[in-house]
Formats: sequence, structure tokens, C-alpha cells
Amino acid sequence: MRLTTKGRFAVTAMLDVALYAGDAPVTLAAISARQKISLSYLEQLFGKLRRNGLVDSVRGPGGGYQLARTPDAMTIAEIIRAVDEPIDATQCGGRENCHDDRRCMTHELWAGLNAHIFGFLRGVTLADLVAQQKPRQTDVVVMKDHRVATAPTTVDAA
Amino acid sequence: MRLTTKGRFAVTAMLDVALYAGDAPVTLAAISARQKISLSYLEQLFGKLRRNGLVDSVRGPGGGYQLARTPDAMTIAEIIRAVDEPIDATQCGGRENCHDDRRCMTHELWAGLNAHIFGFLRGVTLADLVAQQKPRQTDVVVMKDHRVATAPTTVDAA
DNA sequence: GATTACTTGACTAATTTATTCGGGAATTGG
DNA sequence: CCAATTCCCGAATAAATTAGTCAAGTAATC
Repeated sequence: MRLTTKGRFAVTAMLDVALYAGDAPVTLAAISARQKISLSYLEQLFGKLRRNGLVDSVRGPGGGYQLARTPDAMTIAEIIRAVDEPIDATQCGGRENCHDDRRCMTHELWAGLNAHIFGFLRGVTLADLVAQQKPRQTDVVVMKDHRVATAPTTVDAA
Repeated sequence: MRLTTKGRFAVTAMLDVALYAGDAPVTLAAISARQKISLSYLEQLFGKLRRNGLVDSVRGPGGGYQLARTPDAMTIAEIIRAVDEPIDATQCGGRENCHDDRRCMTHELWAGLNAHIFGFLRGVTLADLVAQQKPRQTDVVVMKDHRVATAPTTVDAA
């Protein structure tokens, strides 16, 4: 389980889709504008997300991307793993030639730690993040098709 | 909370110190040989570990590094943070200029996720890893001969 | 005071992240 | 059909991080 900005970008983008997709799919251009991520980088990321079955794509005008599943069935762990491909982790990637005395002490060390972190991130879904986001977000702002804001809600606590 | 191989190297090295330091300090050369990490890279890592007060150094012949605290008071989170310096995480690092519409949606998103992961890693100490390591270190020979392909390298979803 | 071994910083190479570019292919609307 | 929109793909590039190397120190022991 690697955890870099790349994975964060992916999660952020997916959260954007979850938030802004109504019936119509969300275009990468829109995500790029809202989240300030380069369009081509998004294309790369969504290519992986699509090939991993996390999003569906619709081509042509009015096209874009949609979540392949409901947000509550989409875990953060999946998203990160989809874009952070090589989850090798143990530095000797399966080969047994690590050492002579004992086999690369870190084998099960990281396997265990990974399992824990992975387990944790598998317990968090996009729906959780949406819920966390909504309260200070309900004034959905000006969407592309001039859907205007409602009431600006709460200021946060911490 | 970034989580890269760099942090893993650091934890592995610290675990090595915890395992092999008796009364005498452990030299980087020994760690380098055992863990197959380049000596100069270890120098960099231990420079940071020392400046962060995680290890004490002893110079001169017979010198080396020792844990600054007992293993049970040394968390994995600390180690990783010591070497993975920039824990900025939110890509706009505190500045409020993220966006116009809402302030960088990911602010508290990652802050929260980070807090969780960090909390988890703060709950794991070097002593835990030592304990995990000790039992399977005694039957080294047995493992070497018999169980060759037990551990899959990737932490898979199952 | 000479040897051992840590200390430090600067420098390079390799890898990963992020961006840019240039063209395609599918779909919709006119 | 035509043109606009949008996904799709690959290559090239730039920036950042990771990993490794080198060389000149400082401290401690014998």
C-alpha cells in the first residue's frame, strides 16, 4: 500500500465525480477546472480507473465519466490501488534471494502493516467522503449548466 | 502521511537496530550488510533520525547508533515522519488560495484520512515488530529449507 | 597520533510524478 | 454527411523524489 499524491489525486477526482454526477456524466475538463489537475494527467488516471472497472465512460458530446458502482460500494483502497499499480512493497518482490541468514525480515513485516492500512482504507468509502463533504458543500455553486447555489451552510469546527 | 519505500527502509533499519543492539551500538555498515541498503543512503536516513531524536550516535571505534528510547516507546509513525519530511499532504499546504468556489475540498478530507492512518501507525511500536520478528527468527533454518513460497508479495484485496 | 568509524554536504543517477503535445475514435446534433 | 465534443492513446518532456556515490570532515579509542 503505497500512499502518494498520485493516489490522492485519484481519490479527489473520484470524489468530484461522486459529488457532481447527476444523471449526466462528468467530463474530465470539468474535474480539471474544479480540482486544478491537469487534463492529461486526469486522462491517465481515469484510463486506469476505467480499466480497473471503477468508472464507466461515455464518449461524444454530453459524455464523460460515471462511477461504475454506487459511492458506498467504492472504497478508497480500491481507488488508490487502481492508480498506484506496483504494490510490491517488500523490496525483493517475491524473489527468495533476499538474504542468507533470514529471508528479508521485512517480508511479513510489511505484509502485515500493509494489510492493516489496506484494511483501514477498505473500510472508508466514497460515500463516507461525500457525507463528510456535503455539509459544508450544500451550496453546490455554479455548475456548468448554471445551476445556482442554495444556502451556504455552516462553518466548520476544527 | 506519505507512505513510500523510503519510510519502509527507515523502519527496517530501525528494526535492525532494535534487534541487534545489545550493549554496543550498531554500525551502519552492519545494517547495510544485513538489510542490503546502501551505506550512504543509510547515512542520510540516520542523519534525519538522529536530528529527530529517534537515535543516539556514538562516534569512534566501537561506535554506531542506538535507539534513543526503548522500542516500546518508539512508534512507526514517528520513524516514517522523521524521514518523509514534507507531510504537507493537502497539496496547497495551508494556503487558502486553493480555489474560488470552495477551499480545496481535499483539505479536511486528507487531514482526516491522514489522522486516521497516522493514528494507526502511532499505535504500532518497534517493540511490536520485534515481537513479531523474534519467533520466526529462531527457526531460521527450518524456514529456509521448507517454506519457500508461502508469502505472496502483494497484499491483495481478499 | 594514527586508525576506526561516525558526520556532513554536495553531486549524480534512476525512478516516479506531473504535464504537454499530437493525433486518433466514438458519438451527438445540425 | 459534417462538425463539435469528448474520450482514448502514446510519446516526449519536465519536475520532483528516491537512491546511491564521493570526498572531506570530526570524534574517540588504542
